[in-house]
Amino acid sequence: MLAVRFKALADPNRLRILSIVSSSPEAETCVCDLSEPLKLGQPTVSHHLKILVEAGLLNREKRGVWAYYSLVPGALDSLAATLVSKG
Amino acid sequence: MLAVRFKALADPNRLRILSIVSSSPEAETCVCDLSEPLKLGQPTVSHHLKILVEAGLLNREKRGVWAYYSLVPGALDSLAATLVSKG
DNA sequence: TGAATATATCGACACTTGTCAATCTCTTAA
DNA sequence: TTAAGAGATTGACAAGTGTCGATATATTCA
Repeated sequence: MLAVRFKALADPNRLRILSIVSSSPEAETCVCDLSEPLKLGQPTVSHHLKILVEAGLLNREKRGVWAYYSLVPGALDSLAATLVSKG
Repeated sequence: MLAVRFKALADPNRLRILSIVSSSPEAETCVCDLSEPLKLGQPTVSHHLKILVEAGLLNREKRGVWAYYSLVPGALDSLAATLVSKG
């Protein structure tokens, strides 16, 4: 549902996660890179990441012990397109 | 704040309000036009409209006894632009 | 195998949100 | 001035959300 994706964006910390992920080298980030700049505990960061993944905005790839998150290509653009078409 | 605007979009009924408003003749709607299609009580519709107005997405204009709501020109587009620039 | 480490999940808590019924406010008409 | 009607506000309540501490899972290394 469309509202689910907007709900995923409706939190300042999750918007910041998207910014950090997209601007990081290789455009991917692990949980450990997020906990400190967000000033949130590790379980909370995991929780936000899960919401973004389930909304189809982030990909999760596990390599070894680490989990790397990256933007789903085109996801934000298609969401933006639904906004423009409404106006 | 950016999250406030996405929060305004993070509800199915509010997305439907935007659709109805933008597609109605003159692109404006009064509360009485919304209550029935949304199957919501009048106070609930007023509540959702207030959230959309405070998010800067809808204009409210009172003419006589009725209140007419219309899209704020460019608001959805500029919000869409913030999404595209993140990717 | 066992220890160490990164991440996920669980349980709990305060806070927020969507909804409704009741009430209030404001405008028009008599 | 009073009555009627549109819409806003208030109060209440169930459901959802963000956060944390504790625990579980999974992977690497000795």
